[in-house]
Amino acid sequence: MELQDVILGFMDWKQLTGYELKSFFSELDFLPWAGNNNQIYTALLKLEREGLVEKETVPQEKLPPQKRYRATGRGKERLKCAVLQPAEAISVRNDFLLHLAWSDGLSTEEIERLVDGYQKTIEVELAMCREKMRRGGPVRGRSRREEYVWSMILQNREALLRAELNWLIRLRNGLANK
Amino acid sequence: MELQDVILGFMDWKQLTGYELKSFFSELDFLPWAGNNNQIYTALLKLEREGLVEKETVPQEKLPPQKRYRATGRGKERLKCAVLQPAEAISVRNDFLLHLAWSDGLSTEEIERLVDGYQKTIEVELAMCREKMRRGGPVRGRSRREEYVWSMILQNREALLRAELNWLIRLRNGLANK
DNA sequence: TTAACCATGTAAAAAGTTACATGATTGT
DNA sequence: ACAATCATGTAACTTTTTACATGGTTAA
Repeated sequence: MELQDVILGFMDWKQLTGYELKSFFSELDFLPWAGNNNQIYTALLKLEREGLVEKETVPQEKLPPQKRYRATGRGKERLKCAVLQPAEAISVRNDFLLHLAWSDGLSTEEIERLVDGYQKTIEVELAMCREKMRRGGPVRGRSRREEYVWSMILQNREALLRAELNWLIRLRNGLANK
Repeated sequence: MELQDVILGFMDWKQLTGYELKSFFSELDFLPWAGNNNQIYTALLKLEREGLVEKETVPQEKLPPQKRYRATGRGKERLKCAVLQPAEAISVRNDFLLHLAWSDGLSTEEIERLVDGYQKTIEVELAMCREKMRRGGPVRGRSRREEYVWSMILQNREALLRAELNWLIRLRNGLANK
């Protein structure tokens, strides 16, 4: 599923401007990529050219006019088609593993500092993730099922971060016994 | 930590050709990016220009000559410096969450099929990951500690995949009760 | 004879990041 | 005075993917 389909999802759910879209992307951290102007505004132009979204320009007194988009019938069709496609497996980018892989030249203290620093980083991420869950996330569901699904989406990141933290603690104990 | 440092890590550990490097990248799935010719051969040229690796060209009878590289003193310094840098938090790309996010237009059967398909995908990944752990992975450690560290690297992926699978099973149960 | 392995590289395109550019409003 | 929010976009750059290009060896 590519960026355009994600945008279509939002536009099907609610009429939005590029700016609002951007703020959803930055708040929702299961799309860490795709939060910048370049991608959003060019994708919007392309979607419009292809007739998958329609634009409504709302003039404002003192600010530049808003361009509010919503998905068209064809846009909804394309979205459903994309959603039904089989999903790819998660792909994880783990910088810490690269450091660990070549840590043989490090002293015990140096490697401990590295592990400590990374553990702190993950704990901070977990705290932020839980704070977001507590606040409930920016998206309100249209149905009971959608409400549930969005809560599970927020929990997904927590589950992975917790797994990472548990693994880290095992690593720390293992290293202490070497 | 960028690709060049990862390559330096390999070249410090062992003298290697670009081709061998490539096969390590494809076997080790904690670097899902960075397995293609373009990146590897251009990075190698750059590392050589900067004096971080040294090349030894070994002619072969019937195959093109091998170019075997190893890290230089300056290369090892740069590697250590990169390893000591603080590591970034994991970044997870989860296509399934995007499908789930916009699944409101799907029927119960359609969403079940989607979940089933993804579960199968993750189970296959887990099986492959465990098979790799059983075979021990391609890298032999230089020390007890390095041996341990590499086994933990292999376990990291298993831990995350298992967390994903557990989350999926919770999701499935939750959906059944809606 | 078809595919996989060995071995090197280059070209072109797609995806993603960072910075630039404008400019009013509101809060500290 | 400075930063943040609202609101649009473009330019330059880096990273990553896919395909092209060559050509011998080995095993099914």
